[in-house]
Amino acid sequence: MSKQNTSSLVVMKSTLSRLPLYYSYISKLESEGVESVSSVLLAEHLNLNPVLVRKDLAQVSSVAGYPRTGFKVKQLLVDIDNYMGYNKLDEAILVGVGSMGRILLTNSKFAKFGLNIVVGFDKDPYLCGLQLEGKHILPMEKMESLVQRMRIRIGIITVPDDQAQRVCDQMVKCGIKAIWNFAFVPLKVPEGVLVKNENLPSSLAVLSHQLAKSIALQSKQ
Amino acid sequence: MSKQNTSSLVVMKSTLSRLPLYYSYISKLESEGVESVSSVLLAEHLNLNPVLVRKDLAQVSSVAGYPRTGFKVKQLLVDIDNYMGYNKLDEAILVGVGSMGRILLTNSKFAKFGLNIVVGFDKDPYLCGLQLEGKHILPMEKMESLVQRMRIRIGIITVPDDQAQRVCDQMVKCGIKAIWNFAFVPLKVPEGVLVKNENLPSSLAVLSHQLAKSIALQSKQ
DNA sequence: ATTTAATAGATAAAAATTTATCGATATGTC
DNA sequence: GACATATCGATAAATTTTTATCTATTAAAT
Repeated sequence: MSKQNTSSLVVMKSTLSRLPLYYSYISKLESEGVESVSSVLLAEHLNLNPVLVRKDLAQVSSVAGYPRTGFKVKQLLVDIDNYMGYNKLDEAILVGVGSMGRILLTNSKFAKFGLNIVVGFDKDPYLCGLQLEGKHILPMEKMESLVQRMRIRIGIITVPDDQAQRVCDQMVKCGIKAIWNFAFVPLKVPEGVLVKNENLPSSLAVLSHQLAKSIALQSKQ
Repeated sequence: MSKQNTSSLVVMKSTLSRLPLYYSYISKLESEGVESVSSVLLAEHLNLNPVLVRKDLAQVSSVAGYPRTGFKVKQLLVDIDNYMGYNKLDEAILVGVGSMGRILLTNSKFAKFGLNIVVGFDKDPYLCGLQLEGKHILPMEKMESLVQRMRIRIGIITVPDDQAQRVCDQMVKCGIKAIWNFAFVPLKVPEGVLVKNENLPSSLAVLSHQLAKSIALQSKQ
């Protein structure tokens, strides 16, 4: 009993990171009029182990899958929605309207996944006051009042590395509880504040090392 | 013996992803004139477990760390360099010179980590022929000859989702062996070709779910 | 020279994550 | 309606990754 509880209540981080993939593919199926989808099919398309997919879906699905056919597409989308909180948009601010900041600010794809960046901040006075696809850019001084008035809890950092910690501190002071960090520096935050680092060099490292290994392997054969 | 062999020869993917972090922080220390660094110090600054750091460093370091002081900064940088292949730049092409493509193409930071994007491709004829900070943008038709002539093995995909698979196929046909995929679709590749997905929605999913959990927890207390 | 404290390194334990296996069950077919 | 088959769900095994513990070593302080 206790074992089952822990395994069913605790959510694997890795599961979470796969849910958007499922969601995206299942959405596509739905738009094509497909009614059911099996874990095997999902696994094939996403290059995953079928059992892994089944376990993930078991976590989020409100109803059991039907043997032989799989899961109802519509229901599954609703369930993933609920599970991830996609249906209630989370509002966020973004600081640093440089190239990366602009992508995030203007890319409507994130809205589909529950993130609504309401405004961008930048210290450059020439940017402030402008709009990018309807998103206002404000000076840093306005952060505190806006965050508190709108009760925003997510902050996105897309400033140069050497300014990231300062911006982070300011965010925390304003009451931000979760930070999505695109700067390549580790952030110090007090207990209770979450940080997710988006780390391009790390990804690159994994890829290029694997490539080197695979080439070494081939040349030996 | 066999146990030790497997653990010392097989590199953990998670280790690889942390090496750039170490490298970056240690570089900073070096520029400040620091001579030695301990795993404990590294762990503190990067919010990691000291033992974890020690194990990682044991993998890459050519010399043992000195008790009481740690590792020599300069030597460690050289070792990580060697280990990751940072010192021999790997050349890459990039397809899709949109907003994300431009960031990668023009951001010199990646060169520091061993990636040299030599040219960008785009199907937009108005972009072709232009340069971005010295990087040429070429039409898609030139991909094959260039990749083969320069023996390039890394391809970066920054095109819209619905074109990613087609571009991927073309890359593979040209001889690309490792693909860094920024489109939010899984890519089908033949055996022997590596893919690393850069997946912003997945990261976001983890963060926002953790936030929801942490808030639920607080409100219960 | 002796003591002290901080650290590496090795080994073991724990936790997290992925993969394999097996009986049960519903679906489609004959 | 009986049968074959593909899938699910659950349990167990394997693998990967992280954390804990203990001893030996060495630089610094006394």
